[in-house]
Amino acid sequence: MQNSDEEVTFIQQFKTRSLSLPAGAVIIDEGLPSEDLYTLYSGWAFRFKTLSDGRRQILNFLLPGDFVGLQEKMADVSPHGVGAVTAVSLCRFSRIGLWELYRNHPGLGYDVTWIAANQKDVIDENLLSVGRRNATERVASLLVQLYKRVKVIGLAKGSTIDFPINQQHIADSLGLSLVHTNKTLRRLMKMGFHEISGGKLTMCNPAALERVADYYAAEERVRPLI
Amino acid sequence: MQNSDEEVTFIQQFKTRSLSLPAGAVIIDEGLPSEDLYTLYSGWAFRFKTLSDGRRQILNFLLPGDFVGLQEKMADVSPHGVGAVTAVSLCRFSRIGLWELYRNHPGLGYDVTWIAANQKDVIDENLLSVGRRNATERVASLLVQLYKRVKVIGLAKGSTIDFPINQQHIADSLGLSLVHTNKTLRRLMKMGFHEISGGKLTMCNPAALERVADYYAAEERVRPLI
DNA sequence: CGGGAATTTGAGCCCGCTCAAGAGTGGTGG
DNA sequence: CCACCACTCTTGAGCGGGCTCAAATTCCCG
Repeated sequence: MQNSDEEVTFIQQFKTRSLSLPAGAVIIDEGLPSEDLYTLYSGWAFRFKTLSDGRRQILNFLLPGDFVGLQEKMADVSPHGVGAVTAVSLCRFSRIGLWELYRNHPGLGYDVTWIAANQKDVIDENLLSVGRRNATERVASLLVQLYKRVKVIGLAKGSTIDFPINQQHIADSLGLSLVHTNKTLRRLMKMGFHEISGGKLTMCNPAALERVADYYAAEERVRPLI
Repeated sequence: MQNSDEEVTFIQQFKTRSLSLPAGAVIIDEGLPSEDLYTLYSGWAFRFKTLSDGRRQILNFLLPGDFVGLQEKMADVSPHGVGAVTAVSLCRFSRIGLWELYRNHPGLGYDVTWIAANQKDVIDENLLSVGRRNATERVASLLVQLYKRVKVIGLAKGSTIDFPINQQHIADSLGLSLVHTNKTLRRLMKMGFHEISGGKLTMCNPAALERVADYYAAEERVRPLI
């Protein structure tokens, strides 16, 4: 999956400009038309949906390299929102641009589909968690999943990673209440599986956590760069 | 999104052959390498994942026109299985074929991404259900979603559609137990929202069910044909 | 008409929920 | 430098939605 020189050049001019937003910002509003497609360059974000009474479900977390707004590009109205966890920097692609990319650089179009399919894997795993795992298994599998994803993009320092999300984020992504999420995290921590403090997560025993989670996903694969 | 004559011709030769399988067949095995990409021509199928102790989560149902195996094409090993609900007929695309499609017919490549994004919408909605809706809301939203999807592909007869899945399928897709799924379905039926019998679903009051489900998704859109 | 699968219903329990309150932890301004 | 305030995390108590276990009943299909 090596990009050609020509492709790299094209990508450069294709990116119309970059964009920075502060922590907590709304990147894409639920139910609003959205014109733009982004790549997340740095920081953490998340996609979410809400019900009319305010219950919120986080669909998946977005890490550097992920797309923001691919689905929205395909619809008229965004079926979900995107929020920034930390301060984020994004690279904007123009609307015309995506179509041109497919036409002039089908190799890159293929890569786009590849990345989108990869994100779907993550969502599938989350759906399995929320639907069939109990609270302990859910928390364990989320920790393992995020750890592996961060590691693959080269941002892990040993067994420690930046971990900017709070317990409310975790609860909303696992379909649990805040209180029960806290109790479950605490129990796993006391059992020596992991540590969270100061915005860092340390995995003390990743293999054991994977066993707890019944999480046997294939290795995360290196993605094409766009 | 009109396909050109040339594209249509290409699609024809691109389909290497079609394939029929009986009800209950395994189309793609979980954890096995999969060589093929299919389009579902007729019948119902479903994607699923299982945990090692047998708990199963249905990720989404596949209706005629949906892709089978796009993700698998992108990975080395299929991260999920695909099963047939009814007898199904599939059109097989060869492995080389997909890459050629992107290279020679970027318009079709764009359509592939479009369809994949649409399927992701469905999964997102399911994740919202399983994570944040109670049992009644979940069942209601599944009925509404399937009804709308069938309607959009032109297979609804008035307010009645073929409904080949059983309560175990529904339970596995909603993250509920079989028993509780039955009780919930029965309650909704007694309240006059819907009827299921003889493999048919009739929506007696779709608007009311949508309200019960807190389901306000945008209209299903017509998809490009491949 | 026999038999396996799917559906239905009841009884009782437990995991995860809600409610409530306290303890850190920063950030801000006087 | 400290008082204050908002946000996050923590812990306890008690309840209830959805679970498991168990047993009919109905539905197909050969």
